[in-house]
Amino acid sequence: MVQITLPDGSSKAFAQPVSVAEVAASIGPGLAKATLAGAVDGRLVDASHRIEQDASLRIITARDEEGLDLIRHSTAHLMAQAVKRLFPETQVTIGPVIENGFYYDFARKEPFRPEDLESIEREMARIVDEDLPVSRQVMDRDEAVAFFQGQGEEYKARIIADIPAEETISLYRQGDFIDLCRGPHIPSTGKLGAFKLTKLAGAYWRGDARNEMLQRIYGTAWPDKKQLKAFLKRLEEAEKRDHRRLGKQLDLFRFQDDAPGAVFWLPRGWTLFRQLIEYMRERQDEAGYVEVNTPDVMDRSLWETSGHWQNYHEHMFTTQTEDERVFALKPMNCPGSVSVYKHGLKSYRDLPIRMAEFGKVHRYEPSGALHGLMRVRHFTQDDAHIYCTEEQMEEECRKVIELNLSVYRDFGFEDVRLKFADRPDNRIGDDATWDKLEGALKGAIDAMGLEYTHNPGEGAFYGPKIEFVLRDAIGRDWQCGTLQVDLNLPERFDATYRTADGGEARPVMLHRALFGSLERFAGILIEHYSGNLPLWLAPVQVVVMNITDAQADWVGEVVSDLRRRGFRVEADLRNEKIGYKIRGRTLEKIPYLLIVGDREVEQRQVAVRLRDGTDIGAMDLDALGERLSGEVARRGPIGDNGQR
RNA sequence: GCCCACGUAGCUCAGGCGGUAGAGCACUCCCUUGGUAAGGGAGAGGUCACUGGUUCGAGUCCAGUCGUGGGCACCA
Repeated sequence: MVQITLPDGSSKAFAQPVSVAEVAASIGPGLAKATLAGAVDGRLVDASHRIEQDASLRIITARDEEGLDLIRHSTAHLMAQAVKRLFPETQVTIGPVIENGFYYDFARKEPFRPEDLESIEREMARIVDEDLPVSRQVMDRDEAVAFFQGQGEEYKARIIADIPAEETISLYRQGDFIDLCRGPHIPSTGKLGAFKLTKLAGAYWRGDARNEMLQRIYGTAWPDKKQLKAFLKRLEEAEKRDHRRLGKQLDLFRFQDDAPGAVFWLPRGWTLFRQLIEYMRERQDEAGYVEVNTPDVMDRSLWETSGHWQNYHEHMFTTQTEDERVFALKPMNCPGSVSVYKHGLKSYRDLPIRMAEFGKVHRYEPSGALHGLMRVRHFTQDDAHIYCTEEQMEEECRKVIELNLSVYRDFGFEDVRLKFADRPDNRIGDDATWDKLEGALKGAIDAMGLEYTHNPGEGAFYGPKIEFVLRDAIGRDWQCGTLQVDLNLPERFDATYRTADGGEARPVMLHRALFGSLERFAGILIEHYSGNLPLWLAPVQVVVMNITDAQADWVGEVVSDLRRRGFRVEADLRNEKIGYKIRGRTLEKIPYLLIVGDREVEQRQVAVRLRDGTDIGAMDLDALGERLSGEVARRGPIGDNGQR
């Protein structure tokens, strides 16, 4: 007698051991058909799994999260089978589930062509039509190794060698295709169908660049065609907010072949960039920072002192002058900052010193890493270094965290996560010091009652760090800010301060950035807002347009008046119809369009239209100025109507 | 850096088997002075990424270089 308890609390008794599929069938034919697998006492198993003793059972269908993963995993197998049918000389390796889909890595001399994806998809569809049953089989280790070697599947044999001895080795067969897999899988290939192969890529065996490169095929899979279509639609939408595309469309910035990884900021983009700096300056002034500026090019010896020359030489741009001196372009601002700190004696009375710098750093990033504004070789950091005593450290950390979160909120990022990375194996400094540093960082987070995730061993060799991760409007995460404690540089540069009793001590050095890279942050903002930058950031805030030449003078007056009030305003006096001008400026995502005809001239007013098409009627310049000022001051996640 | 793909006007893109380039938008000029997402006409604009090769002849074929895209690796 086997007693099966179902999620609703009801239970069913069976005279003999019973499979998941049989239980499902006993409940109803619809469920039987939908069954993909089961969770027996919480453990995922195949639908064919026989339950020998009393257990709780949850039947997994496409509606469950596990069901979706199962579909994706089985679709990866389906693809591997299709590939083996079409290209028998290919070896299979691994094929895991990833966000929204799956991939499978293949080893094959000839690379796949993009056209091959279509034929593989067709073959996959054929196998789905064949509705091949999928069956599980357990093999002992040696037998399995011999089996895969016999099939010419060397990679599979290597994978088996890595499976811990106590784990059973299971194989899944569907028709002529047998793959090593932990499972579970769907009961037959006919359960699949809503998939699409999306991209072709190279990938190193076991993710190690020293290994040979395999060929990866990515795909997406869903319970039904409707969800597949919806996903593809979402991809398209995401593409529309790509900052590279919007950067071109809105004339914000451009790249040029002879300056790879370097941004040419156009007037409108630079206006956005300037807003970021001016805003940060304001916030830092309020928060008691001083600002400095240090050289871009400094002698090799300085980089030897900082340790960059030894450790990061291959990522640094260097220059040699006629007198044979070797200089490097700064890859980080901290050595410059410490140099400023060291200028003149410092007393404990001077601390903390919060020293900010909008420094442009230059890093020779690998060519394959470059990506629009998100990963460049030359970028500006909103960097700051805080020199303080050990006692001040926790308080200073707290202030940094507070400032960061408040700044992110102003840019419309409410969802910010903290990651705390502590001591790595390879580190400098003794454990007592690390205890103190980690304690201060964690103490600051705890004192503020914030949640954080823990990244054990992920800290820098010179100190622990906190990372700030922002979630944008479409749910993507961006790591922007960092707060790091540094034991290394004060030591290397022999930075000191005079203590109260006349002795000398080492200051603690905190590195912090909020935006990280301003270039990248600008890119994130463009995508976050889909180009519809809120009023305070919009490069051009207002365009004033006339209906006929007769209103040109009033347009001119309106423009100068609003500029006097501090807004970024342009006139559009072109000899075009008003509909044409509105369309053009709307596509430029200008927040406020002011339309001026004879009526408005007479009343000394402007007719106001928002970029989302809302017509908010005519008003005079005082009323408009007030509205604009309010919206600018509010910052934050602002919709087109100025509503939060 | 590695794998695959791509590089034609400011932008988006056409250019079957090799015969020295084409559209739409944008731009300039003319007509039009029109009230909330494209009025009409004319014109100008390209060393087809670069270098070399094959060929009587190369955007078109081949090789290399540079750049871009998607991944992988990297991201102090």
